[in-house]
Amino acid sequence: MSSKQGKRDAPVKDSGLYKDARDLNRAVSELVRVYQFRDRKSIFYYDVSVTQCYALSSIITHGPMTLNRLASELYLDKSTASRVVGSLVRKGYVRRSADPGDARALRLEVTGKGTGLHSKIARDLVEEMKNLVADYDVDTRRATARLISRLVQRASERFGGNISGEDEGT
Amino acid sequence: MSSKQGKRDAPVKDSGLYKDARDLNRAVSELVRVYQFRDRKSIFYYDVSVTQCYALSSIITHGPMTLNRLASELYLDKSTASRVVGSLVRKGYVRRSADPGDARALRLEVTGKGTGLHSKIARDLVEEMKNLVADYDVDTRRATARLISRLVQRASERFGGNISGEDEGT
DNA sequence: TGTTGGTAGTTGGTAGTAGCAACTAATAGT
DNA sequence: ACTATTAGTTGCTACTACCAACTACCAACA
Repeated sequence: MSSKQGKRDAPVKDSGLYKDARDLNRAVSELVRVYQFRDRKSIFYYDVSVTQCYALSSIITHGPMTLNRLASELYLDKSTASRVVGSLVRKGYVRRSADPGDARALRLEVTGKGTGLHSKIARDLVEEMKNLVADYDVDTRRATARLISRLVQRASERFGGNISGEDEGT
Repeated sequence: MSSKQGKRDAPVKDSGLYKDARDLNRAVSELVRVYQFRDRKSIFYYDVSVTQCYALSSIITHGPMTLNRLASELYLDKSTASRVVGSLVRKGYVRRSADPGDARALRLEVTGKGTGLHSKIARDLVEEMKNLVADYDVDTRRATARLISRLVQRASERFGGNISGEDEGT
């Protein structure tokens, strides 16, 4: 990427910013739509719903955690998280035990079965993504991932991150 | 995901692609989550749900359309689309009339009220996005939008685009 | 010790999302 | 006219997601 700083002093009305924000908003909206759809198709194929899969993924990525932590991780209300976990427990993908340090809290752990299912799904999704970007050149691939991650970072700081209590101000 | 990879059975030319695809997949997943959350918060504030807003947006962007077309545009089953439109009609944001050319088909049109609501919501969302990317430099902003659009384009061609036929114009 | 305030998680209630299948009505093909 | 197809609706089921009310536990302190 060329990194020029030429346009530093923006005019009073930043019409460029507005337009960029609008384009970005539209692009992200569409991405959300099409990816939700893809996820529904790919994941429902297996034994779990999209949200359930995200929950599984989150617990695997971050290790055993409490329910509130999971809810915050998924930007969900704890009641919703509770039900999602309920489904996963019923299906045998997650184990719900008492936290050793705090009898109120849960320790959510993915079972072996859960890990297995998740790797199968993840393999599928990554495979799909591979097909999608196979003929991007390497720089474009990396740049896309980097920019999206950056946007996620910002977005979660701005209007996510902290649903119930937890605050990790960097 | 899998803790160790890049072992003997992975083709050499593939290993970078695999990693990129995995990163991209994760980034997109997170973007989807955080944006769904943002949308729920921002849009529910008004009188419509997220999907209802997308439907409104789609009809505004593409002009009056049939229900099947809308369903395809939103990657939804026609039954779901039918109910979403039902809500919008009930609330007075969309008008459902018979298609002049085909008495089976509907002509879905956004009412003035609908247009008004949509511009208010869109203004909010774009404003939010502006805050998010205001201190990106211009190149980064544009590059992000461009890369995401490109990804959407690909994705919708690959696993979305035409649920019921390619669009043949009006 | 017992009360009180706060936190973790569950459950009830309501509304919306979403797909499949079965249905009606109109259209097109023969 | 008869049939197959297409557009859209409705019944059904399950899940998502919120708020609010609830139980259970923890911590502090009087």
